[in-house]
Amino acid sequence: MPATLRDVAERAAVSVRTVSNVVSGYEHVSKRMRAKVLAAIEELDYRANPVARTLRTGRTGLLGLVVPEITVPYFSELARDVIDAAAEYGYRVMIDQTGHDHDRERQLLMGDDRTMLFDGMLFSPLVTKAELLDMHGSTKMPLVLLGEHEFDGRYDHVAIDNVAAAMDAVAHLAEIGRERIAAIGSQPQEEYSTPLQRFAGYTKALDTAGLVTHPEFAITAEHYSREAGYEATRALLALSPLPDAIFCFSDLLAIGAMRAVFDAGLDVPGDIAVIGIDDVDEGRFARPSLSTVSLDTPFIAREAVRRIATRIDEPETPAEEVIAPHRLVARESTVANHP
Amino acid sequence: MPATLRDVAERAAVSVRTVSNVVSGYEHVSKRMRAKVLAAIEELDYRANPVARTLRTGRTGLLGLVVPEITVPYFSELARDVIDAAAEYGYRVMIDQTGHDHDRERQLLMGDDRTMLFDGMLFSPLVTKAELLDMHGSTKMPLVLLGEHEFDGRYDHVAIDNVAAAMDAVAHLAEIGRERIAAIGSQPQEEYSTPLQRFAGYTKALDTAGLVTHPEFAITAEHYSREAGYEATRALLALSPLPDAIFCFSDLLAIGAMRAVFDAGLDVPGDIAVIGIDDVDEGRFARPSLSTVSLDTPFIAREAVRRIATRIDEPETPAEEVIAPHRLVARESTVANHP
DNA sequence: TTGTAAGCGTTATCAC
DNA sequence: GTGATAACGCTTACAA
Repeated sequence: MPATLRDVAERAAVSVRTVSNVVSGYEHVSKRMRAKVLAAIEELDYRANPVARTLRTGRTGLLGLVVPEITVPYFSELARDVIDAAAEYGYRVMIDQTGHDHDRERQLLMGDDRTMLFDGMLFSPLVTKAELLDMHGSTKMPLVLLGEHEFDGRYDHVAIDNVAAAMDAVAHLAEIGRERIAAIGSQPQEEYSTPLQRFAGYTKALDTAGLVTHPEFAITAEHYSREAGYEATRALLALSPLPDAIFCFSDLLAIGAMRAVFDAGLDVPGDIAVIGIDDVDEGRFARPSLSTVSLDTPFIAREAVRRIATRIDEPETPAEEVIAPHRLVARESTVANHP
Repeated sequence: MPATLRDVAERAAVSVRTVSNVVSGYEHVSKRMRAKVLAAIEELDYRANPVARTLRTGRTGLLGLVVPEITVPYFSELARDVIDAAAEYGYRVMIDQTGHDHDRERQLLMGDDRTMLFDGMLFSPLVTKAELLDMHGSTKMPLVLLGEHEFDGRYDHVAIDNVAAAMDAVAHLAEIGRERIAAIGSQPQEEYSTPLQRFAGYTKALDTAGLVTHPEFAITAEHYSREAGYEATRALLALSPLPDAIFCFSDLLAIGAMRAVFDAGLDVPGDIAVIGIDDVDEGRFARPSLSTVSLDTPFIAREAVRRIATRIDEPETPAEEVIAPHRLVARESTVANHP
């Protein structure tokens, strides 16, 4: 049995109030008392019970981070940054995987009893529809949306300018002289905003560059996985004429795409240039190294935690949208022998 | 303000006891009562407060998973499997990153007030020394060790046969005719058991194959990262004669190693074969695809959760060691044009 | 089968 | 500055 506040109080011959004061760093405690209490704590190896504290204060000190899959490098890197940022505000992070499961997302959003553990939630859905957000309404759980959706003013939102990011990627492909630019990553059922926005950026950039849009060059991908990128690219490689560049809506798709190009006996970027979005570590060591649009995940994490922390303290703060910076990173998969 | 059990009881005109019975699925509740309670719950949008429940029952339903870095694919894949396995036992998982920080590992192990949230801990340290474990003694926190350390009988332990895994990898290199086999991944200060065991397997396999041991072919790596693999390989490439194969103690090291070989204008596996350990997704899509020793992380996760769950329920269960299976996976990085 | 009440370990409100 | 004591919301003897 772990020692309780009571045990310590008894041992030190003081009241629980005084012990609590010492433990929680209350200012006005006499030196003598503090010393006695500290000694008793030491002797009994006392550790405060965070659950009891939570029940009393109403704060768990826990943030929920909801992502589709923790094994997707973008999300594990985001998780790392969120964990680090949260620690600075005294919060710990629980990671929930939805596994692309709508019901799971809905449950979490609507606040089942598990959700009640969190002081606030950071929600980074791959595939959440706007309607889902309506369901969150009844809950009072502070919520920050990550990298998704158009801002509708109801929730804090740390976003990426997906249209601009996609445009930068495609503009880069056009600049290096590519004319038949394919795109991988639209969703089979066109409902989610990230792929929609990235697709919009794609067509817009083609327009700007004065390039023709080939509808057959737009390939869908259900998940943003290496496998999906591979399969989508195989479909592209069956076309004639072939594309001379592929814009993938994520780095993982691009990794799979490159592999498919090589397996077909073609070269990247010689025959087909490939670019992704995310800038995950894996891309830097790929062969060829992967050109991409770098998203500033430390920034996203920092802003998200800052927003959720203030919202927890002041629930009436008006919702805000923060746009995270992005920048093109040209590597070997678009520029051969790039330094 | 969220509704409480009391509110529901009042609304349904029954006692809290009855409401609690309904909520916790107690058998003996009359149909009428149950219906009334359920209606009230619905109307008030009641959700049980897990914190209060926890304070009463002494169970948080939380497992702590301690890993060095969640962004290392092996650990994110392990985390995914642990989260899934834990869900089947009704547990949720909090991930703690130690970031290779000894103090952090010690704190977690000794049980600061944060640790007390967990019903049990799954500890997968990259770099924990045996002495650290002694410090855990005073805590009563159930603990399962993952993939590390020699079994000392004090703690449950889901391990890998590191010696055998390393031997399999090196034996494979010998079988394909390599004779100057280097190894990357010993720790600068030789204290941790995983690298020691893998190194032991390396030398043992060289012996078995009748190959000479070149001391300069054993390169240390502080972290098991792509960067460390790259740097270590650059050191190898400065030697003469060059090695004709590299055994890396992790897939990430191997990814970095392959890149370094290519940057030096050499070929994998033509000039130098490369093999890793872990079998992370990234390796399958690398170019060439990475030969490796596959560790059965779903098995590890399942066993670990099973052990911790029984230990939580029956603290006096004797500690057990489970060895997870591994198997060699030969891909293109050792066998060119492998199917 | 259901109601009453005690208590989990902490913090916070009141006195003194 | 410190000591009693009442919550926080739930589960569970013990009674009825």
